[in-house]
Amino acid sequence: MNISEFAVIAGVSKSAVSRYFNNGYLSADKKEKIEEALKKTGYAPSAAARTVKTRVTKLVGVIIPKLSSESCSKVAEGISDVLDAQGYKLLLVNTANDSHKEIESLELFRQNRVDGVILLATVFSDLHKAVMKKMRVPFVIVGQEMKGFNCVCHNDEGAAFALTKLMIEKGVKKPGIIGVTRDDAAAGAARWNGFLNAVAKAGLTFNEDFSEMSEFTMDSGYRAAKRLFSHRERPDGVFCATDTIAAGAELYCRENGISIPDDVMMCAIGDSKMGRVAYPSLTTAHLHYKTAGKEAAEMLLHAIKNGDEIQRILQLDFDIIERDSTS
Amino acid sequence: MNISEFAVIAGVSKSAVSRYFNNGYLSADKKEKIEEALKKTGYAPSAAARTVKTRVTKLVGVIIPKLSSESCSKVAEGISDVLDAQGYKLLLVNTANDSHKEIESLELFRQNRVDGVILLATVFSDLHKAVMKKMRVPFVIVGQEMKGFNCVCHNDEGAAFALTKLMIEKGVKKPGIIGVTRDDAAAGAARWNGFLNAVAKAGLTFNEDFSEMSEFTMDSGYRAAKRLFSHRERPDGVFCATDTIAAGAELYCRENGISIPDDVMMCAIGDSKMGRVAYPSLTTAHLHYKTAGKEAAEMLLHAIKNGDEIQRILQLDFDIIERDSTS
DNA sequence: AATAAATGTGAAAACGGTATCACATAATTG
DNA sequence: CAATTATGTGATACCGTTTTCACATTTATT
Repeated sequence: MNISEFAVIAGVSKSAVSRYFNNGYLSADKKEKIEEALKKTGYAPSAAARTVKTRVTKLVGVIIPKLSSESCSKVAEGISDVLDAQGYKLLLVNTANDSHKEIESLELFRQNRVDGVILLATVFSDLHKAVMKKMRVPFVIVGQEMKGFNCVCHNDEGAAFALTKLMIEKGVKKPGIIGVTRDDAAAGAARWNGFLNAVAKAGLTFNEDFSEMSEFTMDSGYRAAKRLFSHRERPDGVFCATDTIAAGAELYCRENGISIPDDVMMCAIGDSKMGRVAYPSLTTAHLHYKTAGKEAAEMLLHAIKNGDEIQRILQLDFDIIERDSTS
Repeated sequence: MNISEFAVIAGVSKSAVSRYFNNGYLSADKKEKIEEALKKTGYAPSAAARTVKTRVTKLVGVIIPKLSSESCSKVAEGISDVLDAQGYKLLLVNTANDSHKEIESLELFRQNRVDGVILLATVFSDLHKAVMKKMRVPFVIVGQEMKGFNCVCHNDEGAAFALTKLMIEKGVKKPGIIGVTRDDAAAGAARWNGFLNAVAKAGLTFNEDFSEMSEFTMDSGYRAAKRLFSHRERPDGVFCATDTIAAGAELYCRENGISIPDDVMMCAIGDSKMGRVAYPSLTTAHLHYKTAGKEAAEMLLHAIKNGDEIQRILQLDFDIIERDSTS
């Protein structure tokens, strides 16, 4: 059913119907007629047709690498909260870190005339940037800093530094790390830097044997711990890039009689639920994921409304949560 | 820029441009011209305008109660995986279990002419059903059974029954439960029933003192455990409605010298990451959340394609994962 | 070579709304 | 009371696409 058919049924002109849905001038008489017909027919105006004429979509595209991850889903929730409180709709795509799919999604967003785009920590290629520049809508990137774009990010380096410093103050002399690829600007590069800086600043030398690479899973963390503790000399404190990795590492230690924190201290970043129930409970850095999502959405809305070209960067704080894994 | 302007720039007719994007007859010559102009201008056709004419949106509405929950986000990921592999877009709304917001979202979906809707376990009112019936698109409900609608659900009752039976077989004589409100058909009512049936079938009598209500959080689980263990007589085995609740309960036990599984066994449903790292590691039932999402999406696509009216119900299996909390 | 079939083409009419316009009536002002 | 302003009204052009149509070419078939 379209507006003309409906207007006939309601016994008014289509102009009147249009006005009814757009708060224009309308007599009480017609308003009533329309409401009655609405109940009878269940007519709902087509958003697409409205968009063609008005050019407004109230649509925001959101690209998420992995919806099922605790951190991503929190950010997504934050985004959703503020966006749909403001009447914006979310076109969401879960890209599984597939670069090709990300580009495709941007193309999709363009066709759908989204008012803006929010991107969660992805690995950016030049192609990404080119496509993004071509789209004439505001962008906000969550989780990493990038020149020329609005960003909301965490203080990854600071958190890694603080945690490592904490362990050293607690007596760690041979600090180790289970990190992730530096291709990941935030969880990788920044956290590595924070760790290494803290070690250097404390005047300790870093033993290459005390570092391992891991994926973002518990199993991978478990295996990395296995490799880490297979050398003759062992670290007495391990910083892990993420809680999940640390959980895997703790599991390995528990199964192999390595006592935490007595033989080795352990800490990580993320403050996932796991960290609290793990045994021993995990010292971690809380990053404000949901807040990041909210702030990103606010930033985007601001850019949409004011159409400004200036780039904004917001770095969120972290909180260190000391638990049993660092005694 | 619209198709007419672009056609002029490319030096072809607008019909040709339209054909280019829709695989119609088109000479190589014009195809080339268009591709060239495309590179230059970055023109992208308007999805809204296309929709007005063709009436196809390739849009699916998804209502999620709590994106940041582990189970919901897994379901959402499953949905997203199959839907966008088929070229469907996701209009997602996080309703925070706000009934009013759910109705509003359905209205939104109608205006946007979504091809179908997937709903995650919400508490359904008559208003919900009325609005849903009015929409002439297929629905799939995930997480609970409801008459007249396609459903993908878990065997909540079976899982609760199996876990309780397991504890009893391991020697539990005084089974207890920390459950959630029966308003929640799946996590509430069904799991209560499974527990109670298993107790009855084993010929045990259920002591009212051994049951507590909890919210879906760790803290609430912690407090429920506190109440549960404050009575003179204590249960020697506790079934928790969710892993999160169990994690809170385990925490309480650990802090108060109640040994698991020696003093009391514990188990729950969900197989969250937490359960594996908790101490002692938690016996749990794995529900196939991601699969549920995928199946729901498949079911929806099927209904969209075949326009069938028959109602389908798919109940997914569960797997019992025995860990240390039941020794 | 004549005909039939396949392929390619642009003009123009939809699609379902909104915005502008010219105009009518009612309420307010000087 | 006339002049102004506020309020309400329906016809109509327009938004950016696709689709149909009538027609023009080329290729394949007799």
